[in-house]
Amino acid sequence: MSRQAPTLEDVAREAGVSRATVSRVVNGVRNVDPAIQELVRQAIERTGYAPNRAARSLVTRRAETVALVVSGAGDASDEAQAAFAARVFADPFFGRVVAGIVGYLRPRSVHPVLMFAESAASRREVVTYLRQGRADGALVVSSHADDPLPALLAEARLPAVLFARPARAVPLSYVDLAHRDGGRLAAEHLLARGCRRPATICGPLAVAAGQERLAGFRDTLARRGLPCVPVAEGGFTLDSGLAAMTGLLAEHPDVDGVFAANDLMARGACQVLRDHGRRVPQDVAVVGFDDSTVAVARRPHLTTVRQPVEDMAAEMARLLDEHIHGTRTRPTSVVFDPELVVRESA
Amino acid sequence: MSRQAPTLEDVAREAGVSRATVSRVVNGVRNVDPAIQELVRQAIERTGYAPNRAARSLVTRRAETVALVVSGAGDASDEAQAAFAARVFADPFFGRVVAGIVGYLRPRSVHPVLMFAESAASRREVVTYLRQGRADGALVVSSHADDPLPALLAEARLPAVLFARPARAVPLSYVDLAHRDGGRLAAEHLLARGCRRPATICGPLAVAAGQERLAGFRDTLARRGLPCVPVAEGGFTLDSGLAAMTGLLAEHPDVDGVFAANDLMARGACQVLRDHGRRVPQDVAVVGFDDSTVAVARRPHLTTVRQPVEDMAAEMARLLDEHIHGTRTRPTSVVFDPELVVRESA
DNA sequence: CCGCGCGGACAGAGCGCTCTCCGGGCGGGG
DNA sequence: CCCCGCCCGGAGAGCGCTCTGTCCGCGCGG
Repeated sequence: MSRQAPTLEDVAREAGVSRATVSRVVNGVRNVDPAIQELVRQAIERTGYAPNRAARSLVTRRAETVALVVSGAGDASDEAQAAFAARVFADPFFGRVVAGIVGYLRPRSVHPVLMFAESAASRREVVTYLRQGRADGALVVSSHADDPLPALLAEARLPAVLFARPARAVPLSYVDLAHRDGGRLAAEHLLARGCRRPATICGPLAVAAGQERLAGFRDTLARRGLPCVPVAEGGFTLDSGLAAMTGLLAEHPDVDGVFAANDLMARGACQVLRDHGRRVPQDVAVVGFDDSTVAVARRPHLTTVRQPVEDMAAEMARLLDEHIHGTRTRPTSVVFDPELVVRESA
Repeated sequence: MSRQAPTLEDVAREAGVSRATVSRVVNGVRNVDPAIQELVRQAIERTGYAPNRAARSLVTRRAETVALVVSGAGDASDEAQAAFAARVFADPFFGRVVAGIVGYLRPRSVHPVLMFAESAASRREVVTYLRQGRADGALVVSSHADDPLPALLAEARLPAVLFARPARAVPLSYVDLAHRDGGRLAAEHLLARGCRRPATICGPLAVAAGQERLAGFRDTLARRGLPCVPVAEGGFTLDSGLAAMTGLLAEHPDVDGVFAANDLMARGACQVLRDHGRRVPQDVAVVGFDDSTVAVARRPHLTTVRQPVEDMAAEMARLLDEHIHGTRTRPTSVVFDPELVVRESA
């Protein structure tokens, strides 16, 4: 067997037509006589032809590929980057992002290139990658508010869409959630259930989402006559939820409702509560955030504020698509509304 | 600003040399007079030149990209594929695989393209992707023993390396773990601790790893005078571990040792055990498998059989590299040894 | 009956890069 | 002193594809 892949030329010869004609039927462009079309199709079948992407990209100036960048704000070594990758993947949230993106991209036959940018060098590499035309644009998920990558991308005038509004304004489109409304939803639900001594395990305050959820929760309670809510800061991990709830319970044993800023921490809270002999939701109601898989992984199923991550991620991909194809030129923001999902825990 | 990216030609003109010379300094090939080298370097700086990958790939016939394929054996719709993606990412195991692969690839400036192949169409797409030269080879992680993808890849003579030995022999390199030895390690440890009534929560028997771990465990026990070990089959998920342990306890309340075929199920076992008033490890010793992040996520920290997933994944990438560059032509297998990590649970 | 219009195929010019082959200049050995 | 060989830069031929401009032939209207 010839190790040399068949080219357009080969197919053309086989079919007895010109290169251009084969190209047209491959790309479904313009009118080609159905008989000839069939002829070409058979020749393609016989030769096992697969168009060379490099050659096509060279002339179309399009890679039909997007970069999926997970970035932080740090400056880690290569080794630490691998650890960063592992950490990112440990979060169920990221899986949903990928699922949403893949859900949009797959039907269009584009596959994301996975990149981690947790150092100055790797951030530069992302920019170079795009400038070399290896990907047409970037989908950026920052794990940190002051990630420098978005600014770098904007400066190089490279198409990119962010997950969450960047801390510093950057002329790039992004997709976000009305976190504040989510906090409000949780507060209202707890109040409606009759909770009088609610507390919250908030997310890291260095993250905008953490701040906003807390603010929404606190504001709503304040407006309803509860100005002082016990707050324990967590880190969006199960451990931190465990620790936060333990602390909360020690200082406020009479707490009767808890809003955790994500489901993982809510799960932790439930465990600690149960270990301390509190029934959920009878003694203490618990509301989570995200509606991730962990919400229903165990009993009690969590009442939670749903964040439509998959839809948001798909929207990112859609926006990027528009930017790449020039259908959209100005940066846009799309903000999704959270939704309360009532289950067992509250 | 010109939207047109600068080309080699532009840099050459700017530096007053020929295209070939610029190419040589860019690629660090052959001796170029240091003075001219510097001249060129400055011209590159001034023009902001970034070599066009498509053009380079066209002539080098290399994409400098590898596909990271997560494949199943099913035939799912696009929508179900997204769910598949989400499920895959939920598993901490996969995060470690990615970390290992990225750890090897990053220093070489190659980034993986993420692909999910859970339907005949998407499997064909993977093959086409490679045949089009968009990626030089594939790293395949199958979630199912009789995944048809490896055979497809082998048939098309495309460079590929698998994680775990395929059910049907396929002329492809793979990386695997001596699962049987892992089972043996667990059995020996339990025995050494003085367990007389051990049981096991095995993995899905449709998966070779599940079978092997069970066989190793069972054989060792049989050889030491314990021919009948209670077995409950799980599915490598927390839930299944919960259910399996519950069943095991109902039928064999006097069990004093449990080997779970992965850490997630071991975690579930610990919970059920505790809920039933059994202390771990005093009343029942628990040994997990993998040494994933969940092993030490909570107390008691799991005694477990370590599977060096990151190293294995890195080795996959290394093997693929060799296959791509022709340094290695025949399929090889690299089997890693498991290692017992003694912590609190046994 | 001739010409014009149009559908449909073809020829050829690149896209930006790599790499082989050449040629010129310089240094050392005979 | 001359010649040979070596070192280094340049010229040019593609890599496989797309796409514009062109041409051919056929049908129809004047």
